[in-house]
Amino acid sequence: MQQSIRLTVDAVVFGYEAGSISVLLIKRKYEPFKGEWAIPGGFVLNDESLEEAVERELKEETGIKINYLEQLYTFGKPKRDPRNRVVSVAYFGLIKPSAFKIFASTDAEEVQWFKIDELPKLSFDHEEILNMAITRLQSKITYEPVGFELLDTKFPFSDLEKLYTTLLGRAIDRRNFRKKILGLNILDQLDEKVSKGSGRPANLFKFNKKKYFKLKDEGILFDI
Amino acid sequence: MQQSIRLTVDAVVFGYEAGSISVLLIKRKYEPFKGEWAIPGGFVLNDESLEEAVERELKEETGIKINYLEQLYTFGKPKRDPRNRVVSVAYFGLIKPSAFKIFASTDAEEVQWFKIDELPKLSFDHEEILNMAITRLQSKITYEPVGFELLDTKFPFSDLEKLYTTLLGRAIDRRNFRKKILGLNILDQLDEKVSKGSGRPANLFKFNKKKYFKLKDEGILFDI
DNA sequence: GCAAAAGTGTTACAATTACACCCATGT
DNA sequence: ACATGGGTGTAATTGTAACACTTTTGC
Repeated sequence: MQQSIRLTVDAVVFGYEAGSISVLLIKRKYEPFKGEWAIPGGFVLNDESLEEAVERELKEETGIKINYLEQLYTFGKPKRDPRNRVVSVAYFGLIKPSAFKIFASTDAEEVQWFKIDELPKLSFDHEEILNMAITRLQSKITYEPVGFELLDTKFPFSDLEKLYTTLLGRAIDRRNFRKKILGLNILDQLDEKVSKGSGRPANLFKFNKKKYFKLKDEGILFDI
Repeated sequence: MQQSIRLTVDAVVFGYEAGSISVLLIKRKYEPFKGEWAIPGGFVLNDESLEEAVERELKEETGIKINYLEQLYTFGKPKRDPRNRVVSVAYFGLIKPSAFKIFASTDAEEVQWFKIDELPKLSFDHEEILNMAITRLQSKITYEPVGFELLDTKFPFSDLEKLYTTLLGRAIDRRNFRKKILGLNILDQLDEKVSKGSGRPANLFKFNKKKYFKLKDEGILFDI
């Protein structure tokens, strides 16, 4: 019997705003699961790579262009799509929500950011995919400096600290955290301050990728 | 245009014997790359899961039944197979070579263990897959006790030590290593000794999965 | 009795944790 | 002057790394 498996890519895209981690979801315009929420994604075309497919689908369905993207896992249980055999290569992306205006089109009737503790019911096995992505994000930020992908280019140190507190789900010691991160010397301190209305204005910092890669080449690892 | 992508699974299977890490390869019986060496694998059937597909292909082509198996990565560049568009979900497996007699059949003309520093030229993008698997194995043994999957059920401590020395590619301090592993209390010391011809006979140990999972549940991590 | 591998403790050093007060600004 | 968040150092504890001799067996 001729193989008749169809291949899709799906992307779990995380954003961070106002102290919460959110995921970008679409409301499906077509069957199956018409009208229900799902992770954005779609079929891979014959002549495009998997990464090209994810980027294209994200652009089409939600309007965003992703900066940080990595493969998460491939889901292939025979019955995960009720109609046909569909295998999905799931990706994991990080963006700064403030940098994009999301809008629905093609297969999406609506696009929306959902806080990860206020998720709607999801189509297919997308809840499983999302849970795996959350776990991956939580462990990833401890050994690679991916947190910066979620923050503005210039950020006060407290934003980074809050991001880690939120993602790890526990308090962290401010002094020790600051000592550790600044001690790595992968942040540039800017001659710029920002005030949040009340309290002492905070210095702005910028993640320095060059310095980070140099450290990495020397075998010094990021580790929180 | 109708999607015409075919899906395969491939498995990088590692074994450890006589102080060397080896990989199981097959010599291809059919085109493309007929007569060349490749990672075992093949097309996923319509009604089987990806894991079932890998296990079936391994059994068919090499005769082995795998114990430890995890998904590695999905490779999907448009031209990775010169004839058709083929996307491959690669897996990563560990076995004790002594436990199986390998034999070629179906798509394989020959099966053979190759030491990872004496590899032949490989078909498709299998060299890339294999390199990723080696990297994964090296990092994996530092944070999960997968090394035991490569050793006999009962083993002298020095075997474990040699395995780590080999995999990490550097000397490790015998005393500190022993202290650390035994300190975790995930090994059972048996009332049995084994002699390697010369020198003092060694005590045999056994990995205790229950104890390990209990520790893991308590949040205590394996970490070398 | 000697060659060969197994087994074992202590000390120095590095990293991590715990912890509390002053500073700069807006109102 | 007070409320709010930003910024900072030190000491105790813990974990890691370095290091060499004794024991048990086979020949």
